[in-house]
Amino acid sequence: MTRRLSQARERGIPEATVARLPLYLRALNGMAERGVSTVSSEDLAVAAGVNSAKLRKDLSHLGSYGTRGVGYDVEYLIYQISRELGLTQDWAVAIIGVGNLGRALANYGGFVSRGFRVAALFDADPEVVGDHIAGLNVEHIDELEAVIRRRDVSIVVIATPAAAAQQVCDRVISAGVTSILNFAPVVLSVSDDVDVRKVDLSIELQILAFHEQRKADRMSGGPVMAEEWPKSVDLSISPDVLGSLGSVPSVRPTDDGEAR
Amino acid sequence: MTRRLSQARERGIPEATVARLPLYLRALNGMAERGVSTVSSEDLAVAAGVNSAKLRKDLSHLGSYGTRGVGYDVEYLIYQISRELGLTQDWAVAIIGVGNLGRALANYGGFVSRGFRVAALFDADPEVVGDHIAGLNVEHIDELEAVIRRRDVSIVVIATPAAAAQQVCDRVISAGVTSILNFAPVVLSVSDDVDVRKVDLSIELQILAFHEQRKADRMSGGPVMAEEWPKSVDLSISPDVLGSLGSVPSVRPTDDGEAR
DNA sequence: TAGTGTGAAGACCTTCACAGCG
DNA sequence: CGCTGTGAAGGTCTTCACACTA
Repeated sequence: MTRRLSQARERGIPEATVARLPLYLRALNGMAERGVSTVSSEDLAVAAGVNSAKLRKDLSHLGSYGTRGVGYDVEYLIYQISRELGLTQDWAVAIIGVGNLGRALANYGGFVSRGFRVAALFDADPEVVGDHIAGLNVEHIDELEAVIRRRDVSIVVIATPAAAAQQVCDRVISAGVTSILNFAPVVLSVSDDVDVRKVDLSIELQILAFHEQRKADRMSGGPVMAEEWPKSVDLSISPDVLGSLGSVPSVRPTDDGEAR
Repeated sequence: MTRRLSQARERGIPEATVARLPLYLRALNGMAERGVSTVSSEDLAVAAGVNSAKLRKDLSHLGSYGTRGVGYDVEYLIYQISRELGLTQDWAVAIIGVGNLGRALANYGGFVSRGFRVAALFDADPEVVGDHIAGLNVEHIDELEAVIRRRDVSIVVIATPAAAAQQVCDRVISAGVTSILNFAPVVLSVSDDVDVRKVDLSIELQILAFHEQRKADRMSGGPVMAEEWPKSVDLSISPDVLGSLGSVPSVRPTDDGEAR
């Protein structure tokens, strides 16, 4: 049995599983607060919004922490998941770009709790540098490398305008950071020892719009399977197609939805 | 060939493809702005940060819009993708919860462009109701259903504290909304004709922390495959394990990282 | 000839269903 | 008995590699 456990933890928890562990953790914390001490995969799955077989398989990647016929011990699971996610240490986070979004993030409560600590704020605008936000001084971006090293920042949140993001990204990487959460609407190019995760408002909205449109089609149009496009079978783009494109309030202009 | 095209568009573009279309669109818009009129799958793939075979397969789900030996016409592809995503109409979006985050979102530029229009802001706090943000009046949450119907809102952004999110969610659904972008750190439970997408800060950070920890282990510990847990092989949680848990600055307290 | 569109192979993920254990 | 842990089956997504064509 020890055999199987070490095998399980050995190398590599599937990425899909890693992405769900925080959900389980949150659900478990809620239960712990409500005084629940034991939970079945079924109940925990419901609380986390997943299928219970999936939950069991996910947990089995961490080890065999349940008790057959009983369920999982809430506190113990919390500890194991926290440990696996690296939340038993705390991580110094820097936020770069203190515009609307950066400010909101700095003040965001759920940040500070749970193993993350905002350790530095940066901006390029002399107007903002020196401001006091969420108990922190906004530093000038020139200090980036020095401060990151000094305060041992290991995770950086990029909340700059799109145009600045790649440059900022390169600089934090050269300062030794390998984990980046990017709010700017650009694809950052990095070498593959660097982890980038991206949060992108307009992409999420566009995905919703796609499905919303589908639903609308299904209602009115029914399964009509309407004609393909405005008939211009060859590639030449007839002026009126582009015209109709232009007349839509903003199909193309300024994608650079600034992240600040 | 027309046969194949209609088949392709017929039912269902894979979800993974839908999630990437906005990326392609953004890359294409950048190119169009720079005056590029034609692009190969290879170049577009690089710009969007994906593999070119994947890009071609993705685009093939929309139809056969490329020219062999040449590439894709930038403007035409922009039109087709915009159309597929439903961006040739514009969508009225409401933001609920005008705290830090809600404010930042309301002021977020990339929102307004590109087919989305913030049509209403709501909050429960009488203190904020009546405020003027980004050219909009903040309405009281009591007006929710009426205003949503009146202004034909079809996408709702929830930026309330966690505790309020489910209730708000139920109300917007009862008002006929079926597309929700949720920033509150809770799993919303909805019937499956409703699309919910979720943006969750602390989950993203936790995923980064996981990988960061792995990288750190690999460095120092090397491939040591250290001993499992603090030796307590049975489920009984030895007091010192819990003790060490408690001593960590915040492994558990207040997960309710309020979204405002 | 350069580059798309796509079968086929394979990696990854989910779900089922049940053996096996506490 | 009840519930976990997991083989096996079935999906979905990615990637390769090349036939095909403008």
